[in-house]
Amino acid sequence: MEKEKKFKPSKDLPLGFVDRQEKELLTRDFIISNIKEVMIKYGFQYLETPSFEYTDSIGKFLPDKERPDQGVFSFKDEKNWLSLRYDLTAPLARYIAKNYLEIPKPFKRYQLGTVWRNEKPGPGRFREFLQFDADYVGTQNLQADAELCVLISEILERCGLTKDDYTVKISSRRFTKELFDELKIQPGEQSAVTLRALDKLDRLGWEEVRKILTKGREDKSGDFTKGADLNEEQIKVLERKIKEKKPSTSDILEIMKIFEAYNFTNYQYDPSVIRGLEYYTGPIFEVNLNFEVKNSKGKTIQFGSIGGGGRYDNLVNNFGNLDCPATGISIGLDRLVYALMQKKEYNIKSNKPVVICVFNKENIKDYIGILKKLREANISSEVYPGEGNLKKQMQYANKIGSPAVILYGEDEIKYGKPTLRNLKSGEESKIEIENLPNEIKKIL
RNA sequence: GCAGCUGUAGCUCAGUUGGUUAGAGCACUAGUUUGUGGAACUAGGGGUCGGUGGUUCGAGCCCACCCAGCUGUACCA
Repeated sequence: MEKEKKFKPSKDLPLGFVDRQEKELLTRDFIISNIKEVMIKYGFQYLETPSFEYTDSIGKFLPDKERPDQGVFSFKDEKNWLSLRYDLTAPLARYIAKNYLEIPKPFKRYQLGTVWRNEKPGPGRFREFLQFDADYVGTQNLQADAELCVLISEILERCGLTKDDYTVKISSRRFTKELFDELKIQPGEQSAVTLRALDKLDRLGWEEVRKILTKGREDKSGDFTKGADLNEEQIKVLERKIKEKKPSTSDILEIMKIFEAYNFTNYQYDPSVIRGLEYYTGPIFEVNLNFEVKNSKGKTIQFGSIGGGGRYDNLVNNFGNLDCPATGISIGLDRLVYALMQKKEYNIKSNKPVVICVFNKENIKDYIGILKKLREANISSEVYPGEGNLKKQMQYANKIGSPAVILYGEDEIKYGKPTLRNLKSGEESKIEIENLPNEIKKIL
């Protein structure tokens, strides 16, 4: 008989998607609990919006409106294009526009949610990831911007980072706008290329950036990036101003004054911080980690920022004639988790069950009796859920990281005293059933 | 998108100038031990050699095209 070719489904995950293990999830939970506490303390409302939105509602800034699956995951139902959200800001703007009359002004909300981007993943960057956003809507008061920076710091420090571990960089879109006007850099393409070039300053250095500002730059692989065609005079002024670390715009000066009132010092003014080009209108922030992060192969990677944000006074206005200034900040949680797991070991309790071994199914009542006692005492426990001999059960307990097993076979049942085996030390002792919870707690 | 590199077992990889039935370590399963895990030993399962076509008596190895992944770069709300 001929062997039939069987269809085998792939075990691989789609590019950019990952399975997440318990250790990572518990670290993430820890961060999230810190976030929630801080947000409550700062008086923010908790909000959730759906994963999908109409592409039109959040697609104002998509690269190609005719092909909404570039960059985002989209599909068309009977009538409309729908997209998985690619951030939490665009849905917020939609929410504000929809509920404008009801919400308090100003409106402060925070949100935790998965977002998706249909683009090439990189080290520590995936196509599905968890974001945290905090936003102030309906106020031009720069205290909002300042407080976002303060609040992010408090979250990071609660998570165990010190002031040396991170820096909040601030800058203002107003600075580049005024400077570009002065230098007669054309709005549109030339201005965009110049901004993107300046954004690469910390990674490439001035000499490389300078190439992009003139004719263009060829990278190691031979790829060519078109330049901004600035003249020498423009570049000279640009270099001087961008390296000047003293703020000149009034918004930054005011924010710094507010920082002082908060006694917040862990920030840095850096005019080369650019962020996205599309919607920021005023102050912008970026949160950077200052310690080394390694990839799975132990190689140090350029980690970049773990979050950022800024003022976007016109975004809500796109939905209609709503004058609704806003400012917000977001953190890429998975990246923060990844970095934090390397930074230090958290005392994250991951309680593995005590395993009650089964010698004879006839005695199941005894096993479940012990199980109920342990669970009443809030001890994670289980009667061995599989089938097999004692050796197999021990191997199982060892593999799941169980702290102890309970052996209750013929010999023990005769005297009503189970054997408790500590799996870390290998020690065994016979214990009265009533005392089991207490003895086990000593091991945990 | 562009460029360079790489695709052999679940994972990490070896595979001679093209030559029988494609190997190792780890992992997995079973046993040595039917009441004892982490160690050792023994045995076993697991592969369309990324795909298609070509050259050849013969291809994991050579050629062409395709696909996928990695790295850099571009875009990034």
